[in-house]
Amino acid sequence: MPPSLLYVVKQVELAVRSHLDELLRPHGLTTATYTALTVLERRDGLTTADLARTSFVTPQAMADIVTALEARGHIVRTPDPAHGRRLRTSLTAEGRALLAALADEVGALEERMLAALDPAQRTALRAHLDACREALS
Amino acid sequence: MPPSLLYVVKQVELAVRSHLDELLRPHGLTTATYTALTVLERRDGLTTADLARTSFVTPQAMADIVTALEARGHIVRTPDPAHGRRLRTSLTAEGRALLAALADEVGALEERMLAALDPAQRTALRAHLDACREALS
DNA sequence: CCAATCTCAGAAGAACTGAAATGG
DNA sequence: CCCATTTCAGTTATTCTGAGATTG
Repeated sequence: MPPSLLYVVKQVELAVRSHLDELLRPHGLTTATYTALTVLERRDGLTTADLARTSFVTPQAMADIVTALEARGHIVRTPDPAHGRRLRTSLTAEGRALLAALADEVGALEERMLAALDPAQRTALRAHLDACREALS
Repeated sequence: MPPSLLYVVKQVELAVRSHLDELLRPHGLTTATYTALTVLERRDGLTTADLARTSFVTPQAMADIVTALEARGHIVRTPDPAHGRRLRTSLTAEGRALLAALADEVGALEERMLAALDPAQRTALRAHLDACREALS
């Protein structure tokens, strides 16, 4: 009996995280903080609560991550003019530079994961995973 | 710019775990303990150290999970006749019954995730994920 | 008054590092 | 002697629950 697709997804993610943690450790990042940075790279100005929802954690847990990134100068938080209470989170130049410095290593990891797949298969994999994510949200 | 496949895999896994945790909580299981049970269902007799390697955690961390499952009667540990130090881990009848009781709910979750994919696409997704897992191990 | 966000404080669960004992 | 497994002990990092303050 083959393992369920639920389990196979988990196995791939575990392997990715294992390699990613090794890759990020020398730069002082964890998978959690790195993921937050990449989300902000694509969606600037999210609040801590917004970021928490993208990662299925509580706002308090994400607040710790955001605080760490802010203390290290990778992000800044500015009041939202439209909502006095909200703090919009943005990458700093240092944060962008850090992501740029990591792009090569992370890209190499992704390429290694996909090495056995041709371009058409990679496109299909992305489409299918997007369909799964959509169906579960 | 589309998100990297590394990130998409992570997002799907986060969504799966979120739903799975909700599903398992009423049964007193976590994703970690449930995963260990499903691994043992397919590969009986693994040691704690073996199980740790399948999940990329330390032997000590897996020992806590195994202890919890043993205390609840879901597994038993028997000395390996060939290696006096090793303790082979196996599901009990209660452990198998618990997995059987969960099979419907977990199957429904997987079906929900795959709802938009036809049989050929599901086969392709599995093959591609297997290729990724293989490439990273 | 209600809903959402943010923050502070305390507590609990989970994993890790280090070390020691056992056995092939 | 070396390596793998198991176990004990202590510690660290992370997340959670709960409460209170602020704002639209």
